[in-house]
Amino acid sequence: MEALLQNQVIEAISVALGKVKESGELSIATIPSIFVEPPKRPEWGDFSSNVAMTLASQVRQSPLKVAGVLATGLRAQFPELFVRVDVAPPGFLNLTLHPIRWMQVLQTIQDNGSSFGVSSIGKGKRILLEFVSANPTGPLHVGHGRGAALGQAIATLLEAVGFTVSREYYINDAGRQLQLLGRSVYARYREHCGESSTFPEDGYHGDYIKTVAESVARTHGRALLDSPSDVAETRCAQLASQILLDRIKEDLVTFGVDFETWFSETSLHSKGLIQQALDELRQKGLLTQEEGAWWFRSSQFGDEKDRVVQKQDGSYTYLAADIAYHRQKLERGFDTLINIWGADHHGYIPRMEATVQAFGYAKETLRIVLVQMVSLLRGGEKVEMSKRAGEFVTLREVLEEVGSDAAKFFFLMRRADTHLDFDLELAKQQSSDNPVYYVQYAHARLASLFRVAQERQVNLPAIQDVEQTLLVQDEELGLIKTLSQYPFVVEVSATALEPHRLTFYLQELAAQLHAYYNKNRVLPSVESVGKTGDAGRSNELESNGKASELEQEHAYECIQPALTAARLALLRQVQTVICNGLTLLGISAPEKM
RNA sequence: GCGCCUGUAGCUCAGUGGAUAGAGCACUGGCCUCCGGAGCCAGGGGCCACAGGUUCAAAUCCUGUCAGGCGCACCA
Repeated sequence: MEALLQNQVIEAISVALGKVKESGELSIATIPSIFVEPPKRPEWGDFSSNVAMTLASQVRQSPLKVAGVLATGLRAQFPELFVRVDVAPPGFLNLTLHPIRWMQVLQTIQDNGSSFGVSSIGKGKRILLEFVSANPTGPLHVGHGRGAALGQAIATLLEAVGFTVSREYYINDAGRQLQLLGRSVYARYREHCGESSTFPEDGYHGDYIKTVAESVARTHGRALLDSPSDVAETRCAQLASQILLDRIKEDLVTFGVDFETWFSETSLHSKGLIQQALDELRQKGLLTQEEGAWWFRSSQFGDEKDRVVQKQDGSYTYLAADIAYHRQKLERGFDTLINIWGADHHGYIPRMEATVQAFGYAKETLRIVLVQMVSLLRGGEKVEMSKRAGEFVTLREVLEEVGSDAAKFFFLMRRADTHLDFDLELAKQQSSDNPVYYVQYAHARLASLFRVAQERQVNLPAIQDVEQTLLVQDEELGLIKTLSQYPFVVEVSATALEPHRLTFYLQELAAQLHAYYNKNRVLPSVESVGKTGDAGRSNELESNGKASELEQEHAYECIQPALTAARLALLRQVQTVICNGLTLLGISAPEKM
């Protein structure tokens, strides 16, 4: 695989460099670290290195001269590895491998199968990933959907590169929002029972509140009317949040997003963890009392000012609960905490970073991914939403309309910190305009090819059993090189917490596949199946050199079994990588569409 | 006023300090006797917001300006 090829190239450069240093041809004091990367243009070769340019000032020679010396060394010392070593201004070293070297990529993919792309760079380090964490005061909307898709994809990616990830949902089941929910539901409940009611001014207006109130009425009859209103409201809050949380859980299951733990804010209060956390801060001298309130001295850790954690009336602020929650997370022994937050919470980051440091952990222990807003469009027209008036499109509605595969792909198509336009019509569309179908179709198309092959009694060969020298077209090498990038893409997507890199990669791979498949015949046509046999095969091997010309002119008649076999084996690996990539994103790789 | 994020093709956006900045959509014109046309090929489109700086090399890093979004509670 490429990591291997890439390392071989780096090793070769390093050897050549050492030799030049030894001979004194260039006066190199320290050998710099060497990087190679695939160049932007294929005609520049398979790998390029900027080592000559970084070395130039040190050895007081022009970059071109340095590159020239290295090129000569590489040509002489590694003739079996490189077919070409070029120097390009301003001092690039462009390296082209013998095509056959690339074939080991296909072998690696076949050997690893569904685990091609996984690695162990995470070294089993434990990560707690907290995401969604929507208040149980209403259904999930599209914004939560984006957070859910992103969190799930990040978790899967991190696991693929060797981290141990625990997914957690923090339930804000204490505090004012919940009180407000209780009052809203109680008002609707009274209405439902035919009693007078005053709906709270800043209450929740959505229709779902009525549904929840009716549900309460079904299970409790008119019993709550006998209680004092504050008791009834508290009861309503409990019942409603449970009903809504159950619904959130259902939606997440439908969406294919799962959590190991559901962490309740209430449990922080009931176990005295908030007081414990504040006591610890007090001991460290990070808590001061002023104007009757207790302040966390977060400004000592870069926050712009100190923050109140316990109010004059003795009650805790939301921050106090979050401090206790994050202390609790840290004490569970995770190496890194990752939080996925809506971008409107960004002002909160400095105080949480301060919290982590206050408890003696490095700032980098906490990583926060901000997710920007989603604008919902329908055929290019913006769908207006107002959470205040309860008019918003729920995640469930979106899933019912476009399906969870399309929803996930759209949510993961953009970098998290940019606004996302989500066009419902486009997501539903079954055409090339729709990137989800484009990628899935590539997979299904190959599955179909293999089905047809089987129907026609054409074997699906293993890569080691085919004539790999037949796969030397530019498009074939291009596909293989793209395949070889896959583990690297997975690694970067995971460590940068940026799944969109993988969606872009998959679109690119699908495009290459479609282009190749459109141009090149793989299976013999039905009529010719009977005619070609073992005789045809030996014949073909002798006239290897002319095969590509022939196949252009008489693609359907002249495709030889050895070429069919080689292409099938190649395409099998393409299918594996598409499948692996989609799976990491939580999207299905259909056999048929 | 202060802070964070974002300014790249008509639109939506990719872009790891490297060479001639890319893709999709839209637009124009082609390609199905055949493995799935849910596809492919070709074309036009750019002062990478602007101005400085660092560097052999800047869309990318730094500073400033402008524009848009968001946030600045003893709310959650």
